Amino acid sequence: MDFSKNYFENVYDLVKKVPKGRVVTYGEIARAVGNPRMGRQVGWALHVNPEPGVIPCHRVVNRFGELSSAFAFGGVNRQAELLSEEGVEVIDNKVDLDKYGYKF
DNA sequence: TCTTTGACCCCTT
DNA sequence: CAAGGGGCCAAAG
Repeated sequence: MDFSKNYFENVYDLVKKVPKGRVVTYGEIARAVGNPRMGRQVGWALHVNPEPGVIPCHRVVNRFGELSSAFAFGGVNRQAELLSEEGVEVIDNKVDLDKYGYKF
């Protein structure tokens, strides 16, 4: 992990390392970078999303495993559909972190 | 230029 | 055990 760069770079790198069919929580990312309370910035990092298509924002969910509301890729249901296609059981915009929660 | 909000989480009382 | 408040960095108004 390159902590030499800013937190954003770390967040992007971690999200990129998330394999297909797996989901990550903001808390895990924030904790991975070194500051558990940086979840807000994690969301901002994905908001700017400098590398669309490379950074799987749809695999990033909140602490409760619930999909974010403002992800706005082009449709809220879009994220649930993508996750389902990858093999993640999406129930009511929620996923099972016990099964699909990816750990670094 | 300064203030407030924002895809959130953790810790204390 | 449960509820509330505080904190982090950055961008937009």
